[in-house]
Amino acid sequence: MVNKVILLGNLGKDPIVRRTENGVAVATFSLATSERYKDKDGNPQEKTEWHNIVLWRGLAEVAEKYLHKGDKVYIEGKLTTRSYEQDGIKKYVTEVVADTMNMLTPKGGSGGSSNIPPPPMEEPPYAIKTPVGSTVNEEIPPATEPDDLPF
Amino acid sequence: MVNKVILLGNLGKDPIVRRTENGVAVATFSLATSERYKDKDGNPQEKTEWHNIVLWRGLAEVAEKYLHKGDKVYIEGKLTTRSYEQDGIKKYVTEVVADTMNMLTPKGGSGGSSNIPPPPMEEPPYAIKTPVGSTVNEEIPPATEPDDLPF
Amino acid sequence: MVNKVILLGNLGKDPIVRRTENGVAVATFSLATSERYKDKDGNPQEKTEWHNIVLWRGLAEVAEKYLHKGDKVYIEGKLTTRSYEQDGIKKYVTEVVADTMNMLTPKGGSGGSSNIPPPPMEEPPYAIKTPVGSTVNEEIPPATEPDDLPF
Amino acid sequence: MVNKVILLGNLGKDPIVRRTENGVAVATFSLATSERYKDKDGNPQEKTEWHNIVLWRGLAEVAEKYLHKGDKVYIEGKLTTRSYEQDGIKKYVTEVVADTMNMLTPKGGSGGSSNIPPPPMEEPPYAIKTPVGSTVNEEIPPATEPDDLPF
DNA sequence: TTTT
DNA sequence: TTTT
Repeated sequence: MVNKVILLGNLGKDPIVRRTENGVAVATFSLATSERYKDKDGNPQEKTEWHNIVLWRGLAEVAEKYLHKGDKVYIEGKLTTRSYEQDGIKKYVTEVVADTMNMLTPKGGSGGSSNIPPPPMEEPPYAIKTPVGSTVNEEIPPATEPDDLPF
Repeated sequence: MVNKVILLGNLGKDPIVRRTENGVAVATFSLATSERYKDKDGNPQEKTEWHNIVLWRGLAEVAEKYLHKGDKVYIEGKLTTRSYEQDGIKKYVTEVVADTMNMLTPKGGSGGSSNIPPPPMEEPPYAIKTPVGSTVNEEIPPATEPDDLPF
Repeated sequence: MVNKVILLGNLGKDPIVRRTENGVAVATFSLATSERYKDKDGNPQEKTEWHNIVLWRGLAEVAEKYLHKGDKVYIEGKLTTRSYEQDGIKKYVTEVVADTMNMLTPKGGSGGSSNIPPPPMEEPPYAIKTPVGSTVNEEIPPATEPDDLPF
Repeated sequence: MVNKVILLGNLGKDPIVRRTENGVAVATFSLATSERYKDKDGNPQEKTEWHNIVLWRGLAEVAEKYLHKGDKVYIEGKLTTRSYEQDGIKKYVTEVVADTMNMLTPKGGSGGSSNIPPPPMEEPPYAIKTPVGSTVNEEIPPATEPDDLPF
C-alpha cells in the first residue's frame, strides 16, 4: 500500500506550534500550491489549492525555528483524514502528515514572519483531540553501509 | 508549484460513473490504503485511510469498464478541495483527481464486483455540483521523438 | 535536496541475494517498466526500460523469500551511480537503491520463478566491490503517535 | 507501469542547449542532489549524486533562457538508459528525461552563469545520436473542466 | 560540476 | 492565507 503526497508551495501564514503533554512538538500550517492555466477562452487563470500540513517532533521544531509566512517548502508525506464533532455535527479534515521537509527560501529571505501570537482557539481542523499519524524523517537512524560489500 | 499524490490501494466499491450534459465521463470511487505498524505495546495494528478518487474522460471510461470493488490500482493525481452547502452548512471534500491510473488486478481476478446499484443519494462529497480539475493522461499526445537528435 | 525514484514494473529474473561478511543481505535484480505509445505513423509501439534495483537488509531478505522472475513490484528509492574498473576501463552503473517495496503479484501467482542458479559472474554492474547507499523501510521504528495531542 | 523520478537539486553548470535539424530544442545539464548523514563514528558526512538531465522542446527553451549554474530546480521525469559505442566499447548512460520543471532560484539570484562557450565535443553521454523519450509538460493542453458537472 |  |  502506498500513500504519498508531494507538495511544493508557499506557507499562507507562520506555522502554529503546539506541544503534547509529553512535550512532543506538533506544527501545523497551510500550504498553497498554485497552478496557472488558460480557460477555454484562452485567458490566463490561476487556481490555488490550500493544503493542511502537520509536522511532528523534529520537523515541527525545525518549522518553529525557521519557517515563516510566504516561505517556499517542499513537503513529502501521507494523506490522512480525521473527524471531529463541532456543535453536534461531524466534520472531516484531510491533512498531509509530513515525513520530509525541505526549506527552499534562502535564509534572511521572505521577511514576512508576522510574530502576532496565534489566536486562543484554532480553526475547526485543529480544535479536537484526535490521533494523527507521522514519521519524522530526521529522526530515522541513517542506515550506514557496511564496508564489506559482497559485490 | 507541485501538487502530486501517489496512491496504491484497493477500491472500496465499484466505481460510480456519471456523465456531464456534454457527455464527458466522470468516475468516482474510494480507495483504501492500509498501513501495518506496531503500537507502543508492540502489538500489530492496521490503520486504513480512505481516499476520494475522481477520474475524468478517458480514465473514467476505463474505470467504468474494468475497475471493480476490491481491485488494486495505482493512482497518480492532484490533491484538490472543493466545498458545497448541505442543509445550510458549508462542507468541504478533499479529493484526488487522477491523471494516471494503473490497474494491478489481473483480468478475471478480484471477483467482488458487487453489482448492487449505488444508493440514490451519494455520500456528501458528491452530492453537489461544483467544478473539479482534471487531466487525463491517456489523452495527452505522446511526444514522439525526433529522429535527428543533435547528440 | 530530494532524490526519489518510483517504479512499478516486473522482475526480469529472480533476485540475486548476497551477504556481506557481517551477514548483511543485499538483493539485486533488474526491473522492467514498459510504456506503450504510438509512433508518428500511428503504429502502436512499446518501449521497455530496465532498471538496476538494489535492496538491503530486511528488504533483501523479503526479496529473497518472496520475489520471483516476472513478479510485479512497486519500488521507491534513490538514484545512485557508482563506478568500478573493468579491464582497465572505468565503468559507471546507475542503480535504484530501494527504501520501500510493495509486492503486487498475488502469492502462488506469477509462476516463472526459474530456479536455475545464477551465473558465477554477474553482469558488470555487480562485479566489483563498492559502497552503495540504502535505507530499509521496514527497519524504521514506526513513529507511534502520542495520545495526548495538543489539538 | 510506472517510471518516475523526482529530483530537487542544483545545476553543476549552465545547461547545454542544442537543436535537432528540425529545430527542436534539447537541453542537458547535470544536477546535484546532496545528502547529509553521520557515519558510524558520528561524524557528519555529505554524499552528492550527479544526475544527467535531459529536457526537450518548451522545457529546453525555458532552461536555455533562465537556468544557470548553481540554480536550484525541481525536476520530475522518467529514468531512461541508452547506449552508444566509443572506441569500440559499448557504453551506457542513464538519464532523467524531464517532463516537469520548477525553477526555485529567484530571478536575479544565483549569478554564476558562466558564459564560457561549451566545448566542441561533449562528454560521452551526449556524443552519439540516439532516440530519447520525452514529454514537455507545458505543451500539454490543460484539460479544461466542463461547467456541467454531474455531481 | 552544485548547494547548505 | 501564499507565491509568480
